[in-house]
Formats: sequence, structure tokens, C-alpha cells
Amino acid sequence: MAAGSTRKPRSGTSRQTGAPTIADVAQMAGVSLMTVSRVINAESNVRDATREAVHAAIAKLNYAPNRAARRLAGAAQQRIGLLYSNPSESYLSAFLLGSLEQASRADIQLVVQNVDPDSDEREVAQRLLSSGVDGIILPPPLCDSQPVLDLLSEARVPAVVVATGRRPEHLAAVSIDDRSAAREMTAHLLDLGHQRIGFIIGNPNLTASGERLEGYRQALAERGIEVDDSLVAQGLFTYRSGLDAAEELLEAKDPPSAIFASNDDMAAATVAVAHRRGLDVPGDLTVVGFDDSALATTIWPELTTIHQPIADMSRAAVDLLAAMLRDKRSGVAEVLRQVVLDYTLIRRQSDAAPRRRPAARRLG
Amino acid sequence: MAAGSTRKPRSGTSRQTGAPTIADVAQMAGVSLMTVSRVINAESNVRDATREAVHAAIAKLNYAPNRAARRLAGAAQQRIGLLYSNPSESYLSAFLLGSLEQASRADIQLVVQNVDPDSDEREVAQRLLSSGVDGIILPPPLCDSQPVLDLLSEARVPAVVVATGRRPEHLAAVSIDDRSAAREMTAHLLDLGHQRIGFIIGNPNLTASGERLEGYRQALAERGIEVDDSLVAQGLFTYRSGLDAAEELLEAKDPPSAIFASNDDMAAATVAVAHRRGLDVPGDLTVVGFDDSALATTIWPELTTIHQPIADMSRAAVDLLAAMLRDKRSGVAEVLRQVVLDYTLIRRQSDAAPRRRPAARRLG
DNA sequence: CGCAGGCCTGATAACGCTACCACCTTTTCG
DNA sequence: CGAAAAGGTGGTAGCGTTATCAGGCCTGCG
Repeated sequence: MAAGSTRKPRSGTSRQTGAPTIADVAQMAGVSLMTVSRVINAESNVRDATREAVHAAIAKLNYAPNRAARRLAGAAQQRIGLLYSNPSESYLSAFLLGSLEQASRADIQLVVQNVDPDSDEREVAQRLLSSGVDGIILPPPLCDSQPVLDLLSEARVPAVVVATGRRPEHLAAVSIDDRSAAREMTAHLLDLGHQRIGFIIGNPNLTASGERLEGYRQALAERGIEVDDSLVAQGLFTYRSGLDAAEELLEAKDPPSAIFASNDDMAAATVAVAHRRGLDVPGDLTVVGFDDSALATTIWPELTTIHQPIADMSRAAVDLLAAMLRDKRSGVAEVLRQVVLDYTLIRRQSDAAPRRRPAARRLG
Repeated sequence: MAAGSTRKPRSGTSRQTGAPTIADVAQMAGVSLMTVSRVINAESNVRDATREAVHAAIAKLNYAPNRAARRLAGAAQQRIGLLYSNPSESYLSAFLLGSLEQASRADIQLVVQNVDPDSDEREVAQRLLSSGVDGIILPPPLCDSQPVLDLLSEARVPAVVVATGRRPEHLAAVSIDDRSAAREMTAHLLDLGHQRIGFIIGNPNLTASGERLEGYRQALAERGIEVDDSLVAQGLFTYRSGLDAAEELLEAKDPPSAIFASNDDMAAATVAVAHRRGLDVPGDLTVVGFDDSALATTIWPELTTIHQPIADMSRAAVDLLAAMLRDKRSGVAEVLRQVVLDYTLIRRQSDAAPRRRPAARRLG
């Protein structure tokens, strides 16, 4: 609609892509290219009124910076490190998928580094840092590694921990509320009519394990049920450890009618043990897990479990770190953000009301 | 060493990165920028001698094109589509990881598209094509979907199928030799002393299933053993189907002392069934799988299986497709390449010599 | 022997953005 | 009240590559 304006003639070539450029924004906002560039890069020395005008123009034109041009012109690329150490394969892949996607969207280079179980965590982290990453993401189990955490805070490197139970004061974190998820699952079992609910604790080195145990305890306490220590077994999050823990629980003279394992691998192991003992799941024994890993839907019966949005968590971690890096670069005071995402209780076929001890009252 | 030459003065700025540029190559080769650009892009109209000189200079300087500049200058980016449809989660993630890595290395955009089981495969593929991808990668199970294959050959779109059993004449393919892998595994079981070896066939819609079955048959034939049809059960590659197949095999009056399942999910199911029946694995029953998926090392006992280099296969697929695209763009006649990667038989804890029927002769 | 036509090669102008410096406002202080 | 300091803004020159077009050098033919 704007009548033939004083638009720059573009000197007649035919290579333009049609996408709006910084020049279009500048013209619409009535400022220079440089000012637009400054606004885009969130530099501080721009008057508020100007900034708003530019933002308005950007929004109106639906402008997005051209990455190739930006990088070519010498803008430093953000690099963030992702330090992991043998979680389950499906956890890692979901995590990687989410973070890779988000990183590519935000034009950030992701440097993925594995920590061999035999090597020194702190040393590997140090190497990653020296390789020039601007920030670090720590998924479990490294999110609970004190040596690494110490190194990061000494070096004052922005970092985000993912899925820790206790949320550290001095670090940004992305997590779900493990405790209330475990509480909800336990309450669900109680609602089904189970009175004796066994629990398999996860790896004690991970803070999330404690949170899940605490949720189990709380739910029981809320119904006035005392926790029976013979119903709680220690595991390590591995299938193998789940086998032992389940045996222990089922061996007891007054065994539980339901077992809540702190993750799906151990729940799957519990199902295997139950079957070996001739117990039907869920007919004779209800088994539920946590995480909603691939295993949960692979085995039969499929596991009732807590779904953790792993990919979303990793996406959030990248976003959070990118924001921190931006703040740091432009000298804004560091704000530590904590993101808590929602979990979901997913009912499948591994839970049912107890056979021997029916629910106290049946409705209808 | 070169005495102050006629080097372009670079007008005193300080932004250069230090990496060699096309200009450095041009100078060393004694040609113009454009000629270097042509060589890099494999355009045909460059004299051989010139091309060689440029290549030599490139090698000497260890030059690599700057992607940002290339894209900015208007070079079209390669886009390849990856069409998948619910394989196992761990297969997909390994596949994705490999192809993502290779694509980013070659500066190719990967468009990943899922085919919902309820939707029409051909239609989804058509949509992906219209979205402007230059080529398509088809991992299993879509690599065996005739409608999609037909569409691709009609549209004359370069494509690579991965892990098909029968290698199609008119398509590039990456695979392992499923047949000889299955033959090797069966021979291994025979060497252990097993005489009655059960086999669980995979999903009949996938050509790889047939290859694996054929390998099993061949190994038996090579030892002069007739295949007993009551030892072969049909599965679908799912855990659930493995449960049924294993029951069928173990129910027989003269059950096998070893079961070879066409993939790990079904092998895991077989282990579960054996345990439920009070059979020890591998003491009473040897169980082996195929694929070396995450499940193989999750369960107990860990599965002896055939390792498929999934990530390498997807990397190879991306490479192959990129090469085909390059050839096509520069008008070179299409060469269909077939890449066959190596598999590995991995022995873990699920196989042993039979208890009841010892090996014909024991050495030592 | 001369000229049209093809094949190679080169010069130059973008591509969209940011670094750098210069300029012009405001403030702030003696 | 003036001048220096600080804060905002603009102009210009690249970043490394490819598109485009304008030649230059050979061939082959009349």
C-alpha cells in the first residue's frame, strides 16, 4: 500500500530470497542498520523507545536473522557442552534428540562428550571446558557429581543440571517433581486397594532416588500407614539390581501385593522375577515403574509408570543455558532459573486391584 | 618465506579468522577465485590440468569451504528426507544419531518425517517430496514398502534403502549380510553342540526376515541336518509376538535346546517364557538374538546376538545419497552403489552347550 | 587465411550481517 | 555556563562464497 517510496534500488540483480532483511526492518523502524543489529543482539546501549520501535518492526515483518550472514560477518558462535555418562541408552537418545533439535534451532553448536566410567569426571569436564565451550549441560547421573559441580562453580561457567532431585542453590536446573510424582503413583496404588506396597529404591548416588523414596513415604503417611522397612529394598536403577531387590521383597513371609520400582528397568526385572515365581502380573502382583522408558512398552504386560518428558527437558536446558549465556555476554546480572516440567502417570496393564485383599469398600 | 609479494593489502582490518580461503587457494594454484569455486563444486567445464592444480593447492593448504559464506552467496542447501515408521525406539535413535552427525558434517539439512501407522505411506512420502527434499533415506520397515518404493522410482528421486534383505536392482542400498550373519550364528549354536535349534521368524513383510531364515536353513543344511518345521515359529519382531512363538516352540513334545530369535526383542521374550516355565538360561535353554539392541544388555542374562552397526549404516546412507545428489547435479550418469557393512557375533551370557544332549565329542 | 562458434577463465557485484570508527546528542561536573 | 564525559546512532568496509556476464583462446570450416 505504501506508495513508491525511497526504497534503495537494489541495483537490479535478481538473487534476493524474498525474506525480510535487517535493512527492511531498519527502514520500517526509521533507524539505521546498526541500530537494528544492536537490538537483535540485545546490546545495552540502545534507547528504550528505539528498541521498541525496532521490535515492533521485527514483529510486523516477521523478520528472522540470517544465520549464514551473521556467522560470516564474524559473530562468535555459541558452543555448549553436553557431558554425559552412561545413562540408559533410550534416555540418552531422547535427551540428545531434544537438545540437538533445540540447539540447531537456536544456531548453537552442541559438543557432546562422553565420560568413560573408568576416567576421572572432573578431568574430562576440565578438558571440555578448555576446548572452549561457553556453558555446560549435565544430565543424570553427572548432575549429581560433586567434583564436576565444584569445578563448574570454581570456573564460573554457566551450567544447567537436569533431573536432579535436590535443586542446587547456585545452579540453573530443569527437572520434574520426582517427589510428588512418586507420591501420586503410591496414592494410585493405595486407591486401587493395595495395603502392602513394596518399594525399590534407585541408585543412592542420585538425588532423584531420595526424592522418589520420600514421595512414597509421604503418600503412605498421608493415609496413616506406617512404612514397613521390610517392604523397601535397595536397587541401583539397573535391571540386574532390580532382580535382586524383587527377590528380596517377594521372599518375605508377608510379601507385598504391589511393588513400585524407582525406574522401569527395575520394574521390568520385578515382572521377570514374579513370572519366574509363577505369579501373574497384575493378577497376583501389581508392578509399576518410573520414567516411561522404551522398556515400559516393550515387555508384557506393559508397565504402568510415570512419564518423564525427557526431550522437553533437554530442550528446556538448552534454552535456559542460551538465555544465561546471552545475559552473561551483555553483562546482565545472572538470574538463576529453575524449570519444573510436568510428569504424567500413565496407566497400562501392570497394575490392578489386589486379589487376596480386596479394597476396603467397593463402590457401585 | 615468500618475499613480500603482490599480496592484496586486505585494507588493514583485523577480522580474518586465519583459515585459508578460496583466495589463498586461487593464488597458490595461479588461477582465479571462480575457477577454484568451480572445482570445489565439481562443475564440468574446467580443464583437467587446471582442476588438478587446484586440487593440489587445496590439499596443500588443507582448505575447507566456509559454509556460512557459501550459503550466504546463494548456494542451494542439500535437503534430504528421512522417512521412518515405528521401528524400535533404540534402532531409531541410533539411526538418527548417525545420520544427524553425518548430515551436519556434510552441511546437509535432514528432514525427519514419521509415518503414522494409520496413515497412507505413499501419501506421506509424496508430501515429503513436495516439501522439496532432494533425496530420501528409507530405514526399515519402510525400505520394504512397495508403494513408497514405486513412488520414488516414478518420481525419479534419488533414494537409499537401509537394511533390506533383497537388494533392489534400481536403488542404492546399505545393509549387512543378514543371511550370512544368521548362518554364522546358527553354526555357532551347532558348534556348541546343539542339535535341535528352534528359530523364530521376523515380520514377514520385511525382506530381512526371509534372509535370516534362509541363513538358518543354510547352516543346518551345511551340516546335513534337515530342518524340522515344528522348530520354526512365526513372529513379528515384537516382544509380544516373541512370547507366543516361544510358547509354541517350548510346548512341543521334543522341544529345542536352543532358540535363535530373529531379533533381540523376541529373544528377550523367549528368555521370559523360559523363566516362567522354570527353565534356566542358558543352562536348560540357549537363547540368542539379532541386532544387539539396548535390550540385549538390559536383561539378564545378557543376550548373545549379532551386532548391527546401525549408526554406521545411517552414516553410510547419508554419504551415499550425498554422492548421488552431487552426481545428479553435475549431470554425471547415475551409479547405483550398494554398501555392505560388517556385522559381529557378540557372545554374552545367554548361550551354552546343551545339558541333556552333550556335544558329540568333547575335546581335552 | 579469416571468422564464427564453443569452451574455459576471470572480474565484479551481490548475499545479509557485524566490527569498527566517527559523529552527534545528552548529561555531568567544575 | 562551558567543556569534558558518556551515551546513542550512523556510515562504511569487509566476512568468504557464488551468479552473472564479459571476454580470451582455440578449434573447425569455408
